Amino acid sequence: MNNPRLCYLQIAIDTPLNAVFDYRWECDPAERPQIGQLALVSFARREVVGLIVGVADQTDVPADKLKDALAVRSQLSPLSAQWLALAGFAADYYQRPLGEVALPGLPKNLRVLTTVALDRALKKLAKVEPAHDPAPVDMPVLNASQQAAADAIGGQQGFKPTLLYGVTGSGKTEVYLQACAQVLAREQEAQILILVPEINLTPQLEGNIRARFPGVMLATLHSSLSEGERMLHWLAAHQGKARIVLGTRLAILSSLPHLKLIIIDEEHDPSYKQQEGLRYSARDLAVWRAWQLQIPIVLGSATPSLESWHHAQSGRYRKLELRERAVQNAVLPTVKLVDMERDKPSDGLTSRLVAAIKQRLERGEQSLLFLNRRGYAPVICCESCGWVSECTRCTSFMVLHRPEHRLRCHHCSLEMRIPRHCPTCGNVDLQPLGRGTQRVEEGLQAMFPEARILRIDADSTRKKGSAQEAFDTVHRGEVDILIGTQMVAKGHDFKKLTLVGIMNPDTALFSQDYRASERLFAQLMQVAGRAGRAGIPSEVLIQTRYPQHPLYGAVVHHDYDHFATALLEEREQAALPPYLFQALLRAEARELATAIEFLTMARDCMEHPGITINDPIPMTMTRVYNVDRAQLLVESPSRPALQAFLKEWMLTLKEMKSRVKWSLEVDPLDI
DNA sequence: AGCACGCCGACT
DNA sequence: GTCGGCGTGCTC
Repeated sequence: MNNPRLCYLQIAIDTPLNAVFDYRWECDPAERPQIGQLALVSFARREVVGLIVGVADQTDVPADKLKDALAVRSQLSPLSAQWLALAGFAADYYQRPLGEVALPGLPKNLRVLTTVALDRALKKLAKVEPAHDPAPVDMPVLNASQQAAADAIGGQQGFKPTLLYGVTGSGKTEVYLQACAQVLAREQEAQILILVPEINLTPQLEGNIRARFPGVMLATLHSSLSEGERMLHWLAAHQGKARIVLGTRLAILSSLPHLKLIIIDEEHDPSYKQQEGLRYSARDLAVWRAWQLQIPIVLGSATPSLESWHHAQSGRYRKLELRERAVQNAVLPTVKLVDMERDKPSDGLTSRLVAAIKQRLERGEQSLLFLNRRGYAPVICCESCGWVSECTRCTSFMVLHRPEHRLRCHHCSLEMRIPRHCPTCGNVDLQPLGRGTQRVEEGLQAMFPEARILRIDADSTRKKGSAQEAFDTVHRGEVDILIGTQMVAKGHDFKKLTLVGIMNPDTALFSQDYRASERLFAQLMQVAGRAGRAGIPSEVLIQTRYPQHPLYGAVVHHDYDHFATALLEEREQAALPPYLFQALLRAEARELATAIEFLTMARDCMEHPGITINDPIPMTMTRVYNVDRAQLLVESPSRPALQAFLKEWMLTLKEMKSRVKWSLEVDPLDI
């Protein structure tokens, strides 16, 4: 029986099952659903939205199992074959089913049962008549190297990644904007994707783009949008109305039918790597996307990732360099090391740093103290019996938060009152050990009672909008001394800031993680770059016990070139990434032995020529929230060999139906 | 992953 | 006698 009205939709669904599911659909043959459209189906006793990846006249699925699809979202134009190929590549590369990659990347409102949100957004967008006048306004005159870089990028055709290497403040943003202007002017419908690490840290960029391109529609895509905005912006990109899309890593999976240029700012930033669920690297996917479309891509950084640096050295990427700061008269801050062995700190501050802060106070300039540890003290201990405030659920310490009078685990958020006396011996003298931002704040306030001190960390900015408010206070000049964690290191130009003190960076020097020094360098350069933005001479003081360490030497001389090249040589000799490709199999269980047992079995369950599988080991932080975790590192000098192995390995492991919870991460950053 | 079906302990 | 623990089995 041949019913011409009947067809079978092959639908990818957000489920860990590695399969596509067929559904019956009856319609006029001329109006068959298209690949790339969304459809509502009943799946395992619930209704979900899936993605049509094929339309066929027949199916192998027995008739008694087949169901009818419930609806096709025909108002929405299909996702392009190129977008599907991107999702397909990501699914393959990260060893996940297509549905788990493609669907969570879409706005939630596209994946709900009703279409009211979609219809509303479509209606709203239909009214928007974008001016589509790509002419930029108020573009500043670039210096020679900026102009050369902008022209090289803007005038480029075809795929050849550009590493835009330029110190903080060298004006990379202006290069991006000029290159954008050229592409927008040249190509009628061109869309440009700009990725930034965290959008709330670069609010100026959005304003900048809007001001420079008043006739061009800009859409932002990041996690703090409301669902309504997310839908609207995603659709604007999908329909080609938004010519510039500015977003965080999640924007790499947005639909951009006329994509002509990709820009990745601060390409080395670890936040381009998603750390849960599908653990993709937005930077790597962006490079693939540019290759797929044969379009230019710019990777910008003052401290490029060693992966990108390696590609630049080997000639796979073109390296463009910006050597001087772009602002008139602005010079790089002077970086000095303060030897903590000679200048013994009190309250964590060496006398040299205290003197420098004092000087800034007298001149009415701002100081920034950088300490990557929030709370008052990372642990409290009993001096008589040696008890320390360990978390009962994690392999970690309970951090003292003095303002709240509580101990808190930063991993499982377990909280308790500060014990009045030692839980094991009853001693009342419990001492805070080490110091976090709260303690530094307290010490400084005692030292400089007149100074206006502001602490910015995850604790002080819990409330929505309070981070922005805090930064505004600094910008208005209402703060003399700013104390902060990671949060203050990125993005912000503090015009009156002329001193950066880095309190205790040494721990990263001797970390087991071979990426720690690369990260430390980037972080130091980045936080150092907060100073001297407005042309006032500034200095950076790094407190250290190891002033001879080559990493600090390189920071002092602002010399990433030699540092990176030396690190790369070390990596090559030690056979580490980027000369080696890795994947990590993780397992978790109530008992560590169960996890290790599973991993041992996984290690031994398959032949693996050309692939090194290490022994299972407990993770550094073994227990989190009462679950023990272990991991197995898999390595190969050949990416295709690793990929081929992983594919087969995943099939084998899934067939075992172990009760142990496990997951695979390709190209892990933290090992 | 969800979600249901299914067979054994402490409670209104 | 039920409510509910999570073992295992399936999803076109």
